[in-house]
Amino acid sequence: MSRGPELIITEKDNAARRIADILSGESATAERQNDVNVYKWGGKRCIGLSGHVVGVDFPAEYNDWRDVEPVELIDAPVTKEPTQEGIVAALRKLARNASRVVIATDYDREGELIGKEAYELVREVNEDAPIDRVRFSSITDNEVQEAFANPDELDFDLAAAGEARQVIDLTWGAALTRFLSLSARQLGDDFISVGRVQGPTLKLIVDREREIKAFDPEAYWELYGNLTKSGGDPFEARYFYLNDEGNEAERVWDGDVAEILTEALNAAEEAVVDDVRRRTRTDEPPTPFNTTAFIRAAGSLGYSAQRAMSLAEDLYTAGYVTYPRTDNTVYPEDLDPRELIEELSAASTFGSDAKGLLDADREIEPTEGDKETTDHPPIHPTGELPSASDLSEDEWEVYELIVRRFLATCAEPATWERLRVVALANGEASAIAERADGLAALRDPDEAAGPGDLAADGGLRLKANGKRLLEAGYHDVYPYRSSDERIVPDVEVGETLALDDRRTEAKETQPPRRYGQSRLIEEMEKRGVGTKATRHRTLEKLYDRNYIESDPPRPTRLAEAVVEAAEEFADHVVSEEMTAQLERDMQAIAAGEKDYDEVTAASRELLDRVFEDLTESREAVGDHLQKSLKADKTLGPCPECGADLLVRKSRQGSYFVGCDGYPDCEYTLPLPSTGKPLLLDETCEDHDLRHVKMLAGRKTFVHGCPQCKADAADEQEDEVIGVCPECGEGAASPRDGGGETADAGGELAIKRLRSGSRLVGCTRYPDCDYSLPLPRRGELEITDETCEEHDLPHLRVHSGDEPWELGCPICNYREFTARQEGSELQSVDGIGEKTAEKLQDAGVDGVTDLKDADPDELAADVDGVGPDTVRDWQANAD
DNA sequence: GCAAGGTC
Repeated sequence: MSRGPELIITEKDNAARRIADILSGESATAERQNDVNVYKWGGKRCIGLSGHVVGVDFPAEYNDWRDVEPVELIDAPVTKEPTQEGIVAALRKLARNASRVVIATDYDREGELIGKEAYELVREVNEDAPIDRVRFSSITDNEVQEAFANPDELDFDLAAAGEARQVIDLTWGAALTRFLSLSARQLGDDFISVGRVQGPTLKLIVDREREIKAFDPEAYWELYGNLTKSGGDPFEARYFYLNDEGNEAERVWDGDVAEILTEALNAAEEAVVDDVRRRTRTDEPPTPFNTTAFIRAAGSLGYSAQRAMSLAEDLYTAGYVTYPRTDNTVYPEDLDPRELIEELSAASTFGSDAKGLLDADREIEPTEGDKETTDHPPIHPTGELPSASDLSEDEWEVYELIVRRFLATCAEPATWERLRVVALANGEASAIAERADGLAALRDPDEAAGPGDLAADGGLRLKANGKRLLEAGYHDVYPYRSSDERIVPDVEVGETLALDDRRTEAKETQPPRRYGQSRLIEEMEKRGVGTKATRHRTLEKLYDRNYIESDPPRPTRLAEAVVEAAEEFADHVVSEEMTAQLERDMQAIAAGEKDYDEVTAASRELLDRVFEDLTESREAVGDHLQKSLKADKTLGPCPECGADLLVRKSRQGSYFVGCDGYPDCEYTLPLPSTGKPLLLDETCEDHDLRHVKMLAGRKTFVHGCPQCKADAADEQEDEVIGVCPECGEGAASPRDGGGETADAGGELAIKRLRSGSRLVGCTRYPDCDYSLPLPRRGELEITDETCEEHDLPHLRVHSGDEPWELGCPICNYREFTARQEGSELQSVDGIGEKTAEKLQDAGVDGVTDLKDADPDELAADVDGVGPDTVRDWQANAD
């Protein structure tokens, strides 16, 4: 029996460190082994994995897509190989002489599987050491001590449930993905994928798009007026009637009726209050953040799901917030909210709001959501306070959101007072309404829900709903939810109010809206599709695969074709039922009612049947996919040969427009060099080509019709504004290594390129490629002012409301690069805006310069910075 | 190169 150390294995480094701290009383020390932290104290070692360190795949002989029929993958063997070599090697080394092993991975199904993977790796090198499993629902002193005092065994059934999922996902995903890709001859980077999670997610988006396309708008009218109590402010009131079912309705569906009602409303100058109703409503504080709720809240601050998660992960790694991937919406018992609020109250920004919660003399009882899980707590601040300069602007905004959400969950409800006033306008209206009533009945005798009761005896009904915040409650600490009031004054029944600003608005019913990213993630969660850690990544994947574009995402033709093909032949893979079925099977395996073999065999049989139909229709499916792929790239007719103009990618990776008739027709048009082209539905009237938008993150812009852009550039003469500093008269030196000499007579001119971009460049291009960038938009004015240093005119740009001064194009470019270098420096941990400026003053232009600098020399040049700080930056810059 | 699930 080996007397070596005891080995504890966790799911991630962070958990390893905290568990080591707890069990060692903070005496553990960290050591690096194969780039992995190993925590060490007494006779113990603790190592953190990185989730799964082995992955399932097919044996190498199945790798060639062309050689292997996709159908063969269904019954192909599935192997498990290390994917994280360094961690696996470190684990083996530690396990070899361990006297005992404790698996302390997350307390959920995937954690059990990761634990089993570790178990198998340990057993490969150590057959004897006992292997225990500990489970705890949060990493705190009590829970961890308790769990380690009462070790359990690994649950192999639960792990087998996870393995069944892995194999089913792999066989369905790989076989169908290869089939679709091969049938459409898409074998490069642009293969056509499907899977258990991306399938139903894509169908959700495509189905909504179908609803939108099928939508038939209907016209209706709404009537409004402003009411005023004498001496008060006007408030808006809206006309309503009672429909056939006796319910209040605001939309008038008949134009003639709307006209008669408008006439009646316009004839009225006052309205008499008929009814006043007042009630108070409590507005409960929000529940704790799980991943989905967090993504949604960050979404309303303008962050994409992917960006929000990436920021939260940074904050987690830095120790400021808890683990961001969680389904849990109930704080664990060991969280003492009062203590955490006290810690937060030391912060400058939200500290006083936190204090406010403590001052109120009451028990603090945080809200609870519906879901309670055992792996991680809801996302909340740790109490470790960053200073604003430790974080980027975005990180800070997200951090503050998480802090304020926590504070809000500990705050009191808000109370609102609702006031509803109904007033009657134009006592004559009932007679008029009778006319309208008859008219509507005449027009639409079959309509089940007719116009009903258009006016009361006293006149047309107008209603106003006011709300006033009586107790702000949680709104004081959580400004992300609207606490706007709508003021309706106190009025009494019988009181006469002035009526003016009467108006009738013609409207149309709107198609359902596209799902936004956070809404999609909510829908996925609701349907049980994907997990807290993968839902946002699935959306990212759909973008990558050219299935969706823009935000809110809309499906491409390819996506529609993939969903159509799947619906016809493999409905299971685009239906949420596949996940539901799998979930039931996994539960049965975990409960010992079914086994792994039984479940995976049944799934393979189902996939076999799918392939029977699919193989017969291979050509038709491929054809349809190819047509859709082409439609996504088609702009319109080629002006030279009439074939389709398509977006193409050059060998260098840049996009351009080329003719489908190539090589017979060589017609091309350039596209801007920044971003990825997106074809809009809007077409150019002159050239019948779809407009192009260039997607480039924040720099996204609409390029428009590429033919128009090219024509405009051809028509525009270059405008000379000075002498080329590189090859013009009096230029200082020959060009570097070019062999050409200066003073070749080059001049600088404002040019417009066929790709739509604008620049100041040398007239000797391409012999001299000196150039300076100019903004894409706005009219350029050449002013009388001259730059003394460069002898060039100052430029002014007219775009938007206010013209702005670009100044000398050389000076402008110099400032621009300085800013770029500054922001590059700021990307290094520990360097803020001010420090970046100081470094630039000391001649450090960007991160490369910083890394090359001698720490002592640089420290001497920069105030208040020592050589060690410089070394820290250099380390951080790697 | 395929999936989905961990983690960074």
